[in-house]
Amino acid sequence: MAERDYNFIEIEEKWQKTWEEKGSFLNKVDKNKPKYYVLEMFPYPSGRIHMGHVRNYTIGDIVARHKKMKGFNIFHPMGWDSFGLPAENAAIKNNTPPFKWTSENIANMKTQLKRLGFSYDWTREVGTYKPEYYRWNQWIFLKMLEKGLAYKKVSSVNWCPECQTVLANEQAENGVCWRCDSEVTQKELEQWFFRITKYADDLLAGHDEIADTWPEQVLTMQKNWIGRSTGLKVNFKLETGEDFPIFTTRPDTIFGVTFMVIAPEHPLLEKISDQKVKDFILKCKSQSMVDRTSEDKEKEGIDTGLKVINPFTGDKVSLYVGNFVLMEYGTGAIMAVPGHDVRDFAFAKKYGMPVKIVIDKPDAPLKLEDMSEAYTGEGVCVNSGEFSGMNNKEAIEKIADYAEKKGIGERTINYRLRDWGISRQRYWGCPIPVIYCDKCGTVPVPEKDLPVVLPTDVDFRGDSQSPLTRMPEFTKVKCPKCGGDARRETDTMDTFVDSSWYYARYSSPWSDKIFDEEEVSYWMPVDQYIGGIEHAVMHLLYARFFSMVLNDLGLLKTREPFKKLLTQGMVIKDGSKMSKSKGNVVDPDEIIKKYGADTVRLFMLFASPPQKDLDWSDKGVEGSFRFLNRVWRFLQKNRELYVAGSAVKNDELSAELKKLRIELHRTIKFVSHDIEERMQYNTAIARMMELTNALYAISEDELKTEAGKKVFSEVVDKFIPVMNPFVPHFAEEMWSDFGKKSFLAEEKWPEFIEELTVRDEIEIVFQINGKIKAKVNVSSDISEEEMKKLAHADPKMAENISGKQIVKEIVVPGKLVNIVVK
RNA sequence: GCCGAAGUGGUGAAACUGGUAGACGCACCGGACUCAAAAUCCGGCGGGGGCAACCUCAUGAGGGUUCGAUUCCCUCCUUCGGCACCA
Repeated sequence: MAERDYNFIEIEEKWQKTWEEKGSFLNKVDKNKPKYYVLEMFPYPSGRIHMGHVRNYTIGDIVARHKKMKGFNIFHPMGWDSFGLPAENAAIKNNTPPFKWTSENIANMKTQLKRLGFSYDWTREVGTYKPEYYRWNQWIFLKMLEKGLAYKKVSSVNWCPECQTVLANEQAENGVCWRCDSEVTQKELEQWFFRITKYADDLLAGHDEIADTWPEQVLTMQKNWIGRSTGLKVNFKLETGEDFPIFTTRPDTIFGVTFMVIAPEHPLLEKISDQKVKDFILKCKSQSMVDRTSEDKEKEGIDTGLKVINPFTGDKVSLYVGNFVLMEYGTGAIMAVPGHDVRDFAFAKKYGMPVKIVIDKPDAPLKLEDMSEAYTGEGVCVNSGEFSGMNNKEAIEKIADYAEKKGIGERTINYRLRDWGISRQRYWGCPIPVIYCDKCGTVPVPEKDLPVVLPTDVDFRGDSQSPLTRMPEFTKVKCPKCGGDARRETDTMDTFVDSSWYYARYSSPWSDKIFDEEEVSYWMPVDQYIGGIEHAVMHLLYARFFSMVLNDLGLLKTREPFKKLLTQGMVIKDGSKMSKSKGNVVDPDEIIKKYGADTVRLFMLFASPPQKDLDWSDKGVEGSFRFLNRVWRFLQKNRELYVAGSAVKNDELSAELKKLRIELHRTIKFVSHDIEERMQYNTAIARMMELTNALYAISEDELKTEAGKKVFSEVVDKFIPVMNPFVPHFAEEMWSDFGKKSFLAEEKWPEFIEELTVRDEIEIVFQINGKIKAKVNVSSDISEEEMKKLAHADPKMAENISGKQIVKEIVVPGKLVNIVVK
């Protein structure tokens, strides 16, 4: 029989078609099997898939295919995060309606994904831009409204006075409008919020459940993002007698307050008539939040002329407006203790405010005139009335006790986390289902009227105004309560809402309820979630929040949506992220055309471990292609040697064949370990390459013996299934080429024999004081005593020991002997 | 600035729990095959020194802990991700 070439185009088309026809990847509820839900973050349909997607989905596919071979009932869906800004930008630029643009992109990208051979159940596909999906966004919104989890308040947005439009942060970079370069200002608007802060403690407590299965860095980032701190709310008073509460985590420094600072947005400031102060407030409001709070920007402030009274000391101090104080955090005002806070110190120096020491170092007392920076360490309270002499840690509690007893303050818990603003003054998103009536106020759209359908026939007129605002057929409605004329909300939802619950909708995208009870309770939660590290905080926190809300509504059985999380690194080329502007984008389709999907998949996994960034290299891809050809040629060349169902006996093997067999079983063991325990696919592939090198090293004569044929046949039976999750088309083709009737997609993961994973001989090293002096080959079952004996007998070692005193001898079994001498 | 990571040969990386630094691949060099080239197969490949056995230096920089540190601790440098309206 003639040897065949590795014709990947033909092979990949053939198997993709076969899998589809056989329905190999349809996911069905089967309560007799353990389920496994593999999910990759769904893409935004920008038009073409990029290498980052290929990497993400290849990792997911290897998990899905491997777990399936291990006997799990797999759930592996895919869909589209299909609302968002880019569709509107495209609409403005090309005058293409977002719906059309998005639908076409989805069709293209789906074809691209199919070409990569991913094992998705496409009958579960969701698209967040479809009314049958987003109606449930609206439904959840109504439930949240009922439970008081959705509410409206005034909040500011980036505003371009020239374009008369709201800008996203990325459209307002460096404080100028992306379209007209005008200075961006802030504008206050009434907006909808989700009360995620109510779930702050739940979100923190939930971390316990996923502590061992999520990357620690993600948990840390979320913890810091939520930023729970216990402190004291202290009721300062204005000179006029008005209450002026502030929040502090450092009540031990309260005797050191020399001034107060208030946020520019604080309502108290509305009464101020001083023009200079008014101008300053306007200036602050036009600064972006990043600018205001970043440490490298100068802290700025201005005296309001108001005075505040410290309830502990009775001192009267000045009240400043400061750009670095945020209305969203605490009470929107702070007490300034320049002696013991870095930022307050800098501010005090700039504006000539006094500094007071209230915590001192017992061993090296502070001197006011020598202080060049705030002292933020621990110490003993001084100048602090009855609390003087106390350790400051103790004083924190004592001062809080005192404040509570006297009614001038109370212990409170404060969060850095802010409520989630979901209103977007944009067209391409899910309409917020409320109606405004002059008589009845804000009226929720009744459930029976859902979905509020987003009109798709729209005119963008080349500007970034939401077309919804000029569509009376959308905005003019009757009030559901009184039947009078009313106006529909034209704001749409943040797209993070869409992606906060899609993982559960996959279970039953066809359902006319939010979820099909049986499907969702069987498949949820996600067992393995995979996506970029850039989502560590926002998306993953919002999704957890939604999952908890849905759990409280009785719609999901678990609180945590993602049992295990893998955060993958970016795909880099020539040292930076692939992007159009840098011109370093590699199109997956071109590479597939040249080398095939299996090579692309293999390279994506081989070039770097999943968590790390991956450097794209054209030469490296060729290496992966070369490896597949090498395996292909070896198997083709020796195809005639294959004997189906032959059983190998170890004692009939030559030393060379036995060694090869051990390498085979070691390969299965290590690849299994790398996939299951470590999710480190680059080393798994390296193992497979080593086995291939060992196959080439065996002599032809040896392979042609009866025993050789049996070992070769075992290699075929076990190695091809091992390759399957990585290069599924290649593996299926080989499998059928060796006369197998089954599909690898339905096959079991091969087993290894533990005794056959131990090499007969191992190399150990001898050290003197931790420096290697000799390496020797020994039998792998050597005892510690024998190792020690051999170390002493070694001439090189003896030379280094002689005339010296042995202090210690360390034996690490199977590794080394270290003799410490003096 | 704040929060979170990463830094190892010419290069992508490996070393899993503190125990042989550089597995596997790329590039490069040499050999075989060929009229020749490509492909393929075989071999070499961190730096410095030595004819050689071998010696010595080396995991961003500097210190520390340890018999032994890429791995743990401290300080610093550089790069990357996130910072609430990109997704």
